[in-house]
Amino acid sequence: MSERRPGEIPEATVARLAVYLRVLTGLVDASTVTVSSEELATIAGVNSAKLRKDLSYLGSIGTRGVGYDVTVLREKIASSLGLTQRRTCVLVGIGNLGHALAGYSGFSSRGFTFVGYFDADPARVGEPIVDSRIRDIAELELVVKSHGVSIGVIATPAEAAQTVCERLVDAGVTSILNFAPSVLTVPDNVDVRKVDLAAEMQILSFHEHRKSRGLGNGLVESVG
Amino acid sequence: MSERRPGEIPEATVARLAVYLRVLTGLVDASTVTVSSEELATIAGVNSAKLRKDLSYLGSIGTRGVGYDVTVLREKIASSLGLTQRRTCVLVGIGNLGHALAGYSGFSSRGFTFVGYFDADPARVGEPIVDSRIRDIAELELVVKSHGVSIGVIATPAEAAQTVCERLVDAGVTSILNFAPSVLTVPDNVDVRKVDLAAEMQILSFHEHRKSRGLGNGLVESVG
DNA sequence: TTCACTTTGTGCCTGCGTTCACAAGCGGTT
DNA sequence: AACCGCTTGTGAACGCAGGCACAAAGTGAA
Ligand SMILES: NC(=O)c1ccc[n+]([C@@H]2O[C@H](COP(=O)([O-])OP(=O)(O)OC[C@H]3O[C@@H](n4cnc5c(N)ncnc54)[C@H](O)[C@@H]3O)[C@@H](O)[C@H]2O)c1
Ligand SMILES: NC(=O)c1ccc[n+]([C@@H]2O[C@H](COP(=O)([O-])OP(=O)(O)OC[C@H]3O[C@@H](n4cnc5c(N)ncnc54)[C@H](O)[C@@H]3O)[C@@H](O)[C@H]2O)c1
Repeated sequence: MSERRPGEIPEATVARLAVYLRVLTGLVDASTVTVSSEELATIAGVNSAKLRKDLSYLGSIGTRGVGYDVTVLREKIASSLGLTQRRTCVLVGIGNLGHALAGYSGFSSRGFTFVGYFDADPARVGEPIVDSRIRDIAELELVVKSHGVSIGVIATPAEAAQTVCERLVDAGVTSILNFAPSVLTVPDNVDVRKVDLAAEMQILSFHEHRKSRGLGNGLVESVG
Repeated sequence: MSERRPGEIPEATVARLAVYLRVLTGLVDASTVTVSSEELATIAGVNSAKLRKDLSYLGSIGTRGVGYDVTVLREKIASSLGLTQRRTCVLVGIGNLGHALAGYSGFSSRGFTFVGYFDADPARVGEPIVDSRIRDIAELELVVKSHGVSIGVIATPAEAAQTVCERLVDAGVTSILNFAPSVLTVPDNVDVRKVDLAAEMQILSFHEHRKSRGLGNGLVESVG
């Protein structure tokens, strides 16, 4: 019951693999050949035992007494994350944030290709963006189906997010990255990740509050 | 040893409180008076038992047989997150992403006031932004100290992030939100949260990969 | 081959987070 | 006042994640 099937990688590990991948790419650029778990862990800001356990889910990649071959490890992580094939994506809601995302080169360099930028505002449709033009949201299904798009990014206002999400899912998208502050309801086979910036700020606010409460005295605020 | 001091709220709970707060604000706007844990949990997309346990860390707020008073609960969560006082913030790196963040009204409406927008590029300094102007990074310490800034947001390229971070910390900032894909090293008393969009995409990619592997047959890829 | 040294891969323990399930408590009704 | 139905707050059980510590496995030298 506690056995983990080979190929089963814990969610927390997957999130860190992306970090290791970035660090390793930096090491490749610096022509580093091998790296120990201790070194890699320090750069990535994690515990070395945790790093080794993370990597062990990908198989036995390291060499005892030596460390990991940087190139081999990088390839192994990339393939585990499914990054050996480029992923096609669409971006919906080309406002303030959408423009910033569209202009970000980091997605393309990491294997993500945006094949369509959509907006509902007629005033925006047709406007040039990157090496393309903003399309009418009406064309969404067509583009998604013809390109076999797998990831949809939502950067519309919260009110529109659920509707856009449903159109994406109906068209065949099975992964969604949501920037709108709203909870999306999706079928089981669809993955959603949200980026909630206001929530991030509020979490920081909580810790600020906590720190400042501790300064004056040793007491905690009592209810009443 | 397993007792949790009153006022001690688990990290996972804090993250969800921000979500509940947003939902509750929506309910207040819709003039809803009371809400049960079941209803609130459904809207927030979580399990109702988890929601009740989360709220129980704030004290006994609900009324058995009835539910929670929407206004009271909202206030209680806001105060727990330290949102009764406005938090002053600075934004460093006014490029692509920085402009989007600066133009976002959601921060101000949730209690965060940006008192300075900084960039190192002389060509950008002086440019109007929101109701202010982009300042030279040289003025960072002055502004942080004079306003008692508590949260610093970094939207510079990765190479500059650690340096900017150190300047923020030295000036007195104790919470940092980092958009650059880099690991920041900070003293113990400083909190860092990172928003790694490329990593989010890669996590989705992993799940896409996983789903497509499962389609063809029941086997898992074996290590060659 | 044997030995000394290095670093991986992992068994085991501990602690956090999630979920179930139910006693306790409250409002409304008779 | 006594009862009923509803909902909260939480004890207890469970599963996931983190980290220590060490045996296993490799390299290189003698
Ligand atoms: N800008 C930020 O820094 C920031 C930060 C945090 C969260 N967000 C969230 O991200 C989302 C976008 O923010 P923004 O600042 O870019 O807003 P925005 O208003 O500038 O842009 C939203 C865009 O979505 C388009 N749109 C509206 N309904 C649509 C629909 N049904 N289909 C397609 N497009 C539609 C609008 O025409 C507009 O161009 C919002 O939900 C916001 O809360 C933004
Ligand atoms: N744009 C996006 O959608 C996006 C997405 C994911 C991650 N990011 C990350 O966010 C960061 C910013 O992205 P961007 O697209 O806005 O880049 P950008 O190049 O458009 O902007 C970076 C800005 O930082 C300024 N800067 C550089 N060094 C500085 C310093 N030492 N002090 C102050 N300012 C300095 C530059 O002058 C520039 O204006 C990058 O690290 C990027 O990887 C951006």
